[in-house]
Amino acid sequence: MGRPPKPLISRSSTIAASIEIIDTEGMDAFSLPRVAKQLNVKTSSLYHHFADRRELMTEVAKEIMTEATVPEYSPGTHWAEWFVELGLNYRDAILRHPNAALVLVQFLPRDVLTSTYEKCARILDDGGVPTPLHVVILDGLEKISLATTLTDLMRDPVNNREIFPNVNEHRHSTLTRALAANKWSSRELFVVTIRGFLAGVMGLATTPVSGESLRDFIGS
Amino acid sequence: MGRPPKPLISRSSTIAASIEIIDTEGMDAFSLPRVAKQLNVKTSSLYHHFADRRELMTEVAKEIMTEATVPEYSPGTHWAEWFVELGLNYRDAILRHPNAALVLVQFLPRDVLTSTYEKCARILDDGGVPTPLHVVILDGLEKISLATTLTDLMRDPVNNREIFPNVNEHRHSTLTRALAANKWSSRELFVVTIRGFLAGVMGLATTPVSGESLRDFIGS
DNA sequence: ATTATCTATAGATCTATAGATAATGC
DNA sequence: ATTATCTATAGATCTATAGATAATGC
Repeated sequence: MGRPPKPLISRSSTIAASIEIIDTEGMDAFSLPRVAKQLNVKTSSLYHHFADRRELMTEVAKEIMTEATVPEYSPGTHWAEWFVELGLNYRDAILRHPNAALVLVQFLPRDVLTSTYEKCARILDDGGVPTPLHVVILDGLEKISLATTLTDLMRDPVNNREIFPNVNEHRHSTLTRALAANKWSSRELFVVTIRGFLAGVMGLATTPVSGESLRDFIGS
Repeated sequence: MGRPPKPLISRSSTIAASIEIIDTEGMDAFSLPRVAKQLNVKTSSLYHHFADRRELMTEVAKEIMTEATVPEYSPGTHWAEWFVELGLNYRDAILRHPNAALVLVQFLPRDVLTSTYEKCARILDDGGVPTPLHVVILDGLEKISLATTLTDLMRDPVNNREIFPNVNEHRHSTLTRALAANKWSSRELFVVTIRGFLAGVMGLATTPVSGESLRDFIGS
């Protein structure tokens, strides 16, 4: 057959096909032969475009993360709301590809997010947040965004709405009451968690949380 | 050969061998043949003790999580500190087996934690935390504990200390300053995050974070 | 009779490379 | 000459089952 008049394969079409397979059939179904089949080409041809499987996975992870938009900052709003929105955007991007969440953990190059973090740090600066708190906030936001999604996934391979499963009314009476009193969905819990976290960290700047100092506690 | 005088294999020894392999050689090295080799038995014999690979993975995940101790509550201390300690225990348990973190996400049955959550809810009750906040707190703590560890792992396959990698002094000047001003290690950041989160969520009970109501924001 | 091992094996993959072939674009 | 595909294939796994065998414990 030889070289075709128009290329059959591109990096971007391969990445897109990979994501489609992962989304619809799950990670277990993903393999280079499967991607090749999707594109109607032979497996070995993919090696012309990607050094190896790992390189493709990395591109998949990058693509998913760059689907999240970094919101514009509109002056006048509280910086914390900008962070809530950013967190929601990442959450949504990950939830669009639930089966790929583990790919992110394994293959996303950490520095993909660096320029976003730079922007975040500037917004904190402009908002008057003390510099020593910046890393706590950026780090915490990243953790909460990723984790929220992962725990949502653990809960719900497909569609289980329960926050905690198998709670027995009698053996877990306090927890049962707590669940009954909860007013928030997963998405709302996410917002509450981020807001709570931001408010609490800001509080640290002024009031220590308890009598003992943080470093004392940690040292123990 | 036939049946041996003393059994060569037990569920617990198989689980322990699995964890050892995962810890020392990573998940890629893990397979039933590899576990069998570790135990000096044949692969097929393992199927006498576990229905399939998945069942073994689930037991591995359970074992790792039950290695975390749930602290005793000593009256007189603030409930928040009990939660910080609980979170640290989970963090430590997961970090003892970094290569297995993804196993937890994939295979840990959610209800393994239910009785711990019941205990948590009681401590919140006794501490006078309003019932509607219980789920937010339990859910948030779980997320932050798991995520912290996963992001620590993403950062540091082996020993990289940097919180954010590849930060360029010129292109990321604000972030560079933020990193310089950060006083906390990963472990300390974890504690600060949990404390901040708890303080902030408690604040929600009394003061709304910003002018608009939470539900309004979420609805948008 | 049941249990816990083994031998043997089916069957299904996967990753990656070497070398042939034909179209492109300079 | 270079590029983008294909054919063919090495080589390494893995998961899981069927059936043989010998010790156990009732």
